[in-house]
Amino acid sequence: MNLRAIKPPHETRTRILDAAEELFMQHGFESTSMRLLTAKADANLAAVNYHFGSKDALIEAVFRRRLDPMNAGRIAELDRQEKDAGGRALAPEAIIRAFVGASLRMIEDSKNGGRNFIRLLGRTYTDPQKHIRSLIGQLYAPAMERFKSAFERALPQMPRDELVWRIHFMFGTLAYTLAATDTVQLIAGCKPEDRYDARLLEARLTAFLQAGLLAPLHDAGDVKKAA
Amino acid sequence: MNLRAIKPPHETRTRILDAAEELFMQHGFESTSMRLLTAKADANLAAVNYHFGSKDALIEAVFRRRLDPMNAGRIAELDRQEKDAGGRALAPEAIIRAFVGASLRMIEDSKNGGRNFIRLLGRTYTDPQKHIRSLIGQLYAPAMERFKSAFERALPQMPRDELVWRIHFMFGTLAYTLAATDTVQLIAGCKPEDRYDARLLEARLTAFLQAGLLAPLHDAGDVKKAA
DNA sequence: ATAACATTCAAACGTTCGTTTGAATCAGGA
DNA sequence: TCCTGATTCAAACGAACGTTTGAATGTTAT
Repeated sequence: MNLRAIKPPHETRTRILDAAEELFMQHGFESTSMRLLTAKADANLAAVNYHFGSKDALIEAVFRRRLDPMNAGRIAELDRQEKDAGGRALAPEAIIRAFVGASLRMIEDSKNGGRNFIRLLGRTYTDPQKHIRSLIGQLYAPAMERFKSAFERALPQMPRDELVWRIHFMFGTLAYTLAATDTVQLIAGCKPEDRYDARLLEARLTAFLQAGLLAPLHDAGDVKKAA
Repeated sequence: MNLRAIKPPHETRTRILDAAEELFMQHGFESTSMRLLTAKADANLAAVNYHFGSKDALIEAVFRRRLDPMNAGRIAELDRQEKDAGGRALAPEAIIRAFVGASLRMIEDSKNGGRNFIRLLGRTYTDPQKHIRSLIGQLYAPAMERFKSAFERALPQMPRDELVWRIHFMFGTLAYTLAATDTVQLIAGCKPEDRYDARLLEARLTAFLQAGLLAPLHDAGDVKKAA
């Protein structure tokens, strides 16, 4: 008898990845046990070790599945726009939208899998475990390098170290905004729209980030003299 | 024989809080075992349950010890400045500095305890465990309310929902910046200054946040028509 | 049909976890 | 000094953890 017929049509590997994505987001890596995870995926307890090797390898697979295509898409989008511009430097706003848009588009995923992943990703940037942070950093490195050089060309007059920090700030704003869906309720005092309006959020985020990126240079002279 | 003489002079409670602060920052809550923690604190395994009741209660105590005075100081600073201004609305930059300064001053703590705590705090805003996030939210609520109303007075012309989001963005930028000390190295490609220069960082952060807060309003009309 | 391989399954492995226990040791006042 | 309450200590508790095992079952090609 074939019991698979009553299971979701996905392969076991995919069902495990989907369950892991949701549970890692809800409870974190450590608090998500293999027993809970495999039960949700309708798989045997040993299935994770069979298909992925270990829990850590599963974590890596969860990120690679979505992050690799997402960052490849970001780079392709930047390449396309620069080609359209005939090799001239892009406007800062266009670069920001290319970066932010890739994340926000995934939020609108109908099956909520992308939304879960984005929230998970947003908080994993600051995961306590060093090997997890370095995994994320490694997966982001190519896209990060590409965007950094795009910003450098767009803002040739900005000091390099200042630019690095402002990219850092922008990255943080995005990460936190995606990860913390409830803190905004704390500020507002009541819950906002039930569902994120991704388009409106993109407009708000882009306006904020662009202004921050192009902020007048602070007077570092004062600071250094005071020290 | 009194062995306490060779231990650090602090009370056991304080030694446990110090050890917890550092280990929670390094490894997270789940990955920090009571055995490792009590060993580092030079205390017996049962000491945490005796002095705090449970591991969760210890976590709460770690946050209350620093966060309550820090936010009280923020509110007092705002009160003082408004009194000096004769009740007139403060400049946005002054409000931002009052908020950011409290965190950055703790980074300069000589014994690194404050630095550890700030990094721990920055990542706990997005902790997967809901009861931990709500604890943080609860500890922040009074200060958050106070700053929100200060911003509302400083920017009476800004739509309330837009202001809420921009405060959210600012909060996120600060939280991420404090939590992620290594991502900036990823962007830069090499490690920046070995030690954070808190003054310089404050100048950079304030310039970025102020520009974002005061950014021109995005054209939300376009967005809503397109939807 | 049969051999070869892939996957699933129930059960158990050894380890580590947070917490509890009850006795031992400390401190300070009567 | 003795009593009382606070604190420390070694030891153990049951539960939950990630992983491994070897047999059972499923699939595919010859």
